[in-house]
Amino acid sequence: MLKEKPKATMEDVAAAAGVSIGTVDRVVHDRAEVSEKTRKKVLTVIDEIGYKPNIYASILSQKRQNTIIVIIPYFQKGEFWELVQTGVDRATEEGKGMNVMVKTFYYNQFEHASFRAACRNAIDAEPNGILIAPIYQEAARELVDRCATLSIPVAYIDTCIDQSEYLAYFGPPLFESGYLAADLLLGGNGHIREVACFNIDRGEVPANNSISLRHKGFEAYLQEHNPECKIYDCWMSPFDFMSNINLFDSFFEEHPAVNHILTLSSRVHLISDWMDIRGVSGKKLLGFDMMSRNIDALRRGRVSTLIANRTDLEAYRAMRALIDFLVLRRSPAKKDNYSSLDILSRYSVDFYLLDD
Amino acid sequence: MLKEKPKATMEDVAAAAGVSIGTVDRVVHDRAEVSEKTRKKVLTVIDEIGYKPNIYASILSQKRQNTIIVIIPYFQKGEFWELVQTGVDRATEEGKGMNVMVKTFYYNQFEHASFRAACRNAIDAEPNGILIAPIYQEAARELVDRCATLSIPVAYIDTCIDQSEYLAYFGPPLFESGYLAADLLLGGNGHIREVACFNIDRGEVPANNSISLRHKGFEAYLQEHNPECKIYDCWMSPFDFMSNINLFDSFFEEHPAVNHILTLSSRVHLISDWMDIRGVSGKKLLGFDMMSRNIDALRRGRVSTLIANRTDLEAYRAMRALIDFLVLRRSPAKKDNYSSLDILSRYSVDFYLLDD
DNA sequence: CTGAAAGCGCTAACAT
DNA sequence: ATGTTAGCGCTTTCAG
Repeated sequence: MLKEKPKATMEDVAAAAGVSIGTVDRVVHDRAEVSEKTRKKVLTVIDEIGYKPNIYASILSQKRQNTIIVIIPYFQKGEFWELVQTGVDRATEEGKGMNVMVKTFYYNQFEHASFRAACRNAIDAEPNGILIAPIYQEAARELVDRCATLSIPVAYIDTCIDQSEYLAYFGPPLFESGYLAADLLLGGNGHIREVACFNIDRGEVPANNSISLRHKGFEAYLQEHNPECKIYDCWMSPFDFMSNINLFDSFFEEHPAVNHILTLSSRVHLISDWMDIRGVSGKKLLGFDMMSRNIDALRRGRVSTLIANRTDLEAYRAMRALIDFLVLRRSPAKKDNYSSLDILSRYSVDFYLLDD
Repeated sequence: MLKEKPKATMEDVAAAAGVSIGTVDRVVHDRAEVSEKTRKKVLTVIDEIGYKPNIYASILSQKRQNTIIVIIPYFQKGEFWELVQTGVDRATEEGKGMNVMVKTFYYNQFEHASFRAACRNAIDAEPNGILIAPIYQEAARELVDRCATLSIPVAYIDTCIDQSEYLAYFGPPLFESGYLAADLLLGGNGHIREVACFNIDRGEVPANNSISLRHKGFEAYLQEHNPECKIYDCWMSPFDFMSNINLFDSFFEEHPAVNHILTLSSRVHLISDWMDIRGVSGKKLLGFDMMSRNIDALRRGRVSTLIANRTDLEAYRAMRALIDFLVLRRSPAKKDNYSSLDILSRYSVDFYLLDD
C-alpha cells in the first residue's frame, strides 16, 4: 500500500524504455514485429514500474467492430431459455459501448435440422465470436471445429462438448446436481424403495446430454446410499398437456406408493400442476431451475425443493468472456465455469432473484 | 432492433440542438446554470435521438480524485470480516482505473471506543464516500447524520441503520434468515421440544443487532410451526477456547436430549470442533456464513446445513454502488439490496465459491 | 449563460 | 522495426 504513484501510462513506459508509445503498444499486444531486444526491454520496464493498461482508454480508442453470434433455442415466455436470453440481452447492452454487436440465431431444440441450419448461418455471417448452447453434440462439434480453424472463439452455455476447442464453458455441474438431487429427495431415509423420475421426451434426438449426466449422478447416489431403491423413468411430452395428465394418472394408479418424485429437466411445474388438478398431496417433489412457474409451485409448497442456478448470470458471463476476449484481449480466468447448485426452499426463494 | 445507428454522441446532440457540446454536458449533469429554454431543447433532443453517454469516455476524461473510506472491524484470517475485505479489495483494484482511492479504517468490534475513533478519523479524512459496517448503531448514526449534512454518500454493509440517510445497504435479510434456519433445523418435525442456540457474547455491547433480528425470525417460525419448542440461549466467548468447551460440556450434560443446535453467528465451527473433540454425533447442527472452517465442518458432515450469502460479493457491490455514484453519477437501482439466502449442503458446497 | 479547446490514455493508420 | 499522429467521446478549464 506504499505506492501512491499516479498510475503508470504507456508514455511512462515508453520514456523509461527509450522507445515510442507505438512500440510499447506493439509489445503489449504483440501486435507487429518488434526486435527481441526492445521487446525484452519494454517488458522489463513494464513490470518494474507496474504498468497496467487503462481499459477505458483502450475501449474508447478501439476502432474494430466485433460481431458475436448467439445460437440458442427459441422459446416461449417462462421457459428455461428465456433466462439465457435475459443474460445475453444484458451483455448486448453493455457491448454497445464497446463496438460489439450481437446477433442471435434461434433454432428449434426438437429439430436437428434446425440446429444445423443455425450453425451454418452463423458461420456464413463471419462472426468474431460465438456463444452456443450445443444441444446436438455432433453438429455442434463440426461448427466448433470450423471455428477453431478460423480462430473464432466459442463459448458454451448449459452444456459443454468434450474434447473440443473452446474459450469457456458456463453451466451447472450436471453429474453433481443429480447427486445432490438424490440426497435432497431421499437423504436420511434409507428405507425408501421407489422413486419416480419424469423427464422430457425428445423423440428422435440422441438422449439429451444434460439430463443423462444428471441421471448418472442420481444413480450414483442411490448406489452408494440407497442401493435397494428403484427408479421408475417416465417420459413427459414437452407440448401435450393432456397426454401428461394421462401419464401421471396411470403411473400413480399403478404405483400409488411412490411418494418421491423428481424431474431432471426444468419442467417440474408439469408435475405440480397435475398434483393441483388431482388434489394429490403428501408426495415429495423435487425439480430444477428457476423459472417462474417452478418458483410458484415451490412457494405454494407443491415442490419441496428446487435446485437452481443463475442461468441468466451464466449467460451474461459467457457473453462477457467473449467480449472481454475480443475487446480487451483478456482470456477468461477459468475455462470451465461451473455454477453453484442453489438449493431453494419456499422460505428462501423470495431472495433468490434480487441481486444481480 | 431496427436501429443500427452508430450511437449518438454529445456532438450529435449539440448539433441537433444548435448548442455547443459544453452546454450539452451541462444539462446532462445539471452541472452549471443553463437557461431553462436551452435545457428543455437539449433534453428533448437527447431522448429523440436516444443519446446515452459513453461511460468509457466519461471515466477517461474525469479529473476529479475520489476517496472512499471503508470502516470495518479488523479480523484474523478466516474470520467473517475477511470476506468483506476480499470484496473491498476487488473494488479497490477496479477503482484505480477511475481515480478512486480507497482507505480502510479498522476498528475493534468488541470496543465501542474503537468504533467511535474510526468514525472520527473517517470524517477528518474528508472522504467523498463511506462504506461502513455499523455495528454500534448510535455512534454510527452520528457519523451518518454528519455525512448527510456534508453530502457524503454512505453505503452500509451487513447491517443497516433504520431511519438514516444512506445511499445503499447490502446485507442478508436477517429476520428471514432466522426463519429459514428454523425450518431447515426443525421443519417437518413437529415433535421436537428443545433446541439449543449458541451465540457470541459481546459483553458490554448493546445486543448485536444482526443476531437479535435473526433470533426474532427463528422465534417467529417456532411460534407458527412448533409452539411447544423451547429455546436454550447460551453465550460463547469469541476468544476463550477452553471456556467454550466447558460451556458445551456442561450444557449437554444438563440437557443430553437436545439434538438440535444452531448458532446465529458465523462461528458454528466452535460447536463442531467440540463435537469432534468429544466424539459427539447424532445431533443436527446448523450455522451461518461461508468461512472456511464452517465449510470444512459441513464437508465432514458435522454441520448439517449452512446458510450463507456471498458476503464478498456484497461488499464488492456496496463499493461499486459508491464508485458508480461518485464517478458515473449513477444512483443504485435499489437502495436495500438483500442478499440471497444460500442453503449449503455437503454435496453442494464445492460449487459455491467458484463463480464470481 | 454559453462556446472553444486542451487533454484523458490508448489504438491504428501512416511515415520513416 | 520503430516513430508520429489523428482521433475515440467526454470533462473541465478559460474566455467571452
